[in-house]
Amino acid sequence: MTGPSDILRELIRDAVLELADERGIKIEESVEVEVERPKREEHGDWATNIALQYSKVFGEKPRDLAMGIVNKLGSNPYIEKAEVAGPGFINFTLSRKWISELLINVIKDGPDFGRVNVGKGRKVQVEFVSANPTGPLHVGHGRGAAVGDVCANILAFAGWDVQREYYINDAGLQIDLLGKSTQARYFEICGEPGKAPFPEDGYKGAYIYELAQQILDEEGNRFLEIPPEESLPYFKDYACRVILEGIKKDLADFGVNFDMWFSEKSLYEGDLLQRTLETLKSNGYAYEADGATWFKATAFSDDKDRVLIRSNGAPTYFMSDIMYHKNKFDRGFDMVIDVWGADHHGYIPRMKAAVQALGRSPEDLQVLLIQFVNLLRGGKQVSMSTRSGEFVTLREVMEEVGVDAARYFFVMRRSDSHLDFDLDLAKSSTNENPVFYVQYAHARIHSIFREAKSRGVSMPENLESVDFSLLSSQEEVSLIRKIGSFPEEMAKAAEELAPHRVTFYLYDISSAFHSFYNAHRVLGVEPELEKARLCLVEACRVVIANSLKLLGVSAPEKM
RNA sequence: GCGCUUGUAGCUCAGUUGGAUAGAGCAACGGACUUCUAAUCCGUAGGUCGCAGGUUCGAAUCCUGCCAAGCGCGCCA
Repeated sequence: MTGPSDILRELIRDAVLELADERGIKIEESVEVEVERPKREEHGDWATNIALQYSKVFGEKPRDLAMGIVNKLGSNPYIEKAEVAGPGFINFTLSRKWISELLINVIKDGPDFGRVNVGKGRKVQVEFVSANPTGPLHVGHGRGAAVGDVCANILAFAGWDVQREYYINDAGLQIDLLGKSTQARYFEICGEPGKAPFPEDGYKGAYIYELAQQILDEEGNRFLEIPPEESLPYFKDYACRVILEGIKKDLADFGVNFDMWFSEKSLYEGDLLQRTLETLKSNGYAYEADGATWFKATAFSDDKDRVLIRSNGAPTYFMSDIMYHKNKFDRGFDMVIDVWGADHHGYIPRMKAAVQALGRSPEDLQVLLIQFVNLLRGGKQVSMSTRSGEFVTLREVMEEVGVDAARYFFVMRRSDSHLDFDLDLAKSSTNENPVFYVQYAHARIHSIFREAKSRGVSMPENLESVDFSLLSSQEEVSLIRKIGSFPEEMAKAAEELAPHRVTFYLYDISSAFHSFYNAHRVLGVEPELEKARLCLVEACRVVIANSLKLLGVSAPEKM
């Protein structure tokens, strides 16, 4: 896309080259011009530090060089002025032409405003939540769900072809343990607890009793008649299926929908295991020793090699993961994103090594770490312990604070830093709650249009005829700049896989709107000014609505 | 022992491909509604960016060392 920053970059580059040529100074054709948005309002719309970087090459003081560059700048309809400031920055202020084009574009593009094609249609898979189907989702999974989902939204908005996937760990010991736990509770309810003892590390949550009771209701006590080993598969399948259904329901109600539910079991149905091992061996990263098959992790600066196939013939979890990732890449994804709990961070180098061993770049796998959530109620930490089965479920949080607040809170911090989730705050409808703050801004704009309608005023039909130069107050200029930065902010969020940027952006633009709203009236002012302001708040509404959409948070018209 | 992450205002956090006077919110204090929603706004106050060196025109940002917190290092999953 060609935005003002690209135009500026080119203009500045030409000026620098011309100046260098004139002075007989040799510099590279590919001058790297950096333009950035200044932190301070009075420094204009864009700034460059080019004169500071090149002052040595030119043998001139930065300020003098900056002056020279400014004098060489060709005129451009989008630039109102360029001035030298501070130690040698060049600050640019954009013209009215730019402002009116911006606002007209926002209004015309509506829900599509801000789409940038940095993904260029490449395929990316976001795999997230992927909780073992051994119990209901808890708050930690909720954060992973929100972060993964919003990331997927942002990537799609930035031009990637996105697929959402949930990896079901339906093989292995945990499912075994789940089956045994359910079975033991079943016998316990039947009054024969001796038939199968509750496993030492079994799942102790109350939901296991509920599962056992359901089985008893549906099947009666017929399992008392047969040996526990024979009925175990039934308990495993039943428990796993019902819990997974619950998880799917929770996620759907949370606004998270997956394109693919991928079963771990299915990895072993074909010859993937053999093919993966062959790939690794032919690339020189797998070998046999001590009766086991090893991964040559030391080739990737791990401190020792890792087992793939145990001497008893069973593949390790690491092997499963390698197979799974080979499968992902074989499905044609250009990039694969795994969303993991932060306690798995030590596993990243190994997984990246495996990706390289499969012949891919380590950059093709991105891992997003989700730090723990610290729930607060009444200013005190809500104690949680998975072991004892005492944890707060995602459903409880959703029901207590609502989906909007829950999603917003889960993504409002960098995902790799601890999150304090204040339940009371999320529920409150006061100025302390950021969710209400941003939703309120949206509702207020709708309220303006409702009032406008009752006065018989509506948006101007011919946007080109609106005089946007009337929007010249400090509040209006700030708001326009904020609206203009939406595409690049979203592009940044996509590039950094940083959903929290969206919440910060939303807060900023809402704040700019509220300031504007308190300082100026939209309706009842001069007709020309009223037209321009209606366009301004409509553009603002579009951008707020688009941001909320990315977060999966509703944009209420009335509050 | 090795490794990863974090350390910014009283609290919760942005900012980290080096840039101008380090920014928000909450809490504190003082103000603003006869008007399109006061669920809002405006102002005041609050900082040796963990500590110490280094690199340079310039460091919260890069390098080294140290301190503190959390986590990870299995032929477990």
